Amino acid sequence: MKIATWNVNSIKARLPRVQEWLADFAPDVACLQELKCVEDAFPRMEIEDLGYNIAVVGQKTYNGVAILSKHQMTVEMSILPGDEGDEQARYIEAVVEPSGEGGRPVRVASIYLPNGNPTRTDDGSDHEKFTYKLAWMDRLVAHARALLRGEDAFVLAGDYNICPTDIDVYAPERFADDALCRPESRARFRALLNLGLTEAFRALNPQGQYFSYWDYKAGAWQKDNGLRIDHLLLSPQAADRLDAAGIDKTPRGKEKASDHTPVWIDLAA
DNA sequence: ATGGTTGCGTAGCAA
Repeated sequence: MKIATWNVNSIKARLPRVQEWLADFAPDVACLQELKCVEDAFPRMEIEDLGYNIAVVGQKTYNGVAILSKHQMTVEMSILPGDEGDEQARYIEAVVEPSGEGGRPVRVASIYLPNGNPTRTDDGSDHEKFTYKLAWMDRLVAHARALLRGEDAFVLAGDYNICPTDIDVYAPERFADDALCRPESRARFRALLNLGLTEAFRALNPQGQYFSYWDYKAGAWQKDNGLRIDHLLLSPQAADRLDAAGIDKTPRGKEKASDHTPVWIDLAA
C-alpha cells in the first residue's frame, strides 16, 4: 500500500499538479497539508473523479489538512487532542480499510506541524509562535503514546517543520536558531522516535543528504538549497511492513510547483 | 544584500 504526504501550499492553486500526481503516482493514501481553504471550498469532485475518498479539515486562508484514500476510510480525529482552544486546522486521522483479500487496516494521520518562526520576540523571550510549536509537539508525543497502546499499524505523515539532524539542512549554520532546527524542536521529534516510532525514509536511507522542501526565494530549487522536513513516522506494526520509501522530486520541478515535494512509503499488504 | 518568492486577498501576514 503506497502512502504519501505532500504539502501542496494551497489546493486551489495546486489542483492541476495534484491531479496529475494522483493520476501518475496513484498512491493508495495521500496526506495533504496547507490546503488554505475551508472544507466547502475543497475541489471535491475533481479529486473524487480520480477514485479517491476524501476527508478534510479546512480553515480560511491558512493551514488545512486532508486525507485522500482509494479505500474505505473512517475519520477518527479532526483535531490533535490536548488543547480544546486550538482552532488551527493541522490534524486529521482516519482508519483506512482495504477491501479484498489480505488487506489489513492502517491508521493514517495527516499532520501540519506549526512552523514555529520567529523563535524570539524583540525583547529576546520565546515568541508565541515557537512556544505554540513546542506545545503542539508535546501534544503529538502524548497522542502517539496513546495510539501505541492500541498496537495497530499507524502512520503519522506530514509536514513536521523539523529537520531531524544537520544532514537534513543544506546550510546548517544558517538554520541554527531556526525553529525547524532548534534543539527544543529536535528533542521533541526524537521523543517521538524514542517512543518506538520509525522515521521511514531515514530508516531505509541511513546516510546521505536528501530534501523535501526548497524555498521559492533566491533560486533555492535551482541551487538545491533544500531541507528535509516532510516525514512519515511508523508504529512498530507498520514498520514491520515497510518495503520502500522515497522522495519524488518531479513535482517540485514543474510550473506552478508547491515549495514541497511528495514523500512516500510502500507497506506490504 | 536584513535581500529573495508565492498565496491569499486586495494590506499585510505566513511560510
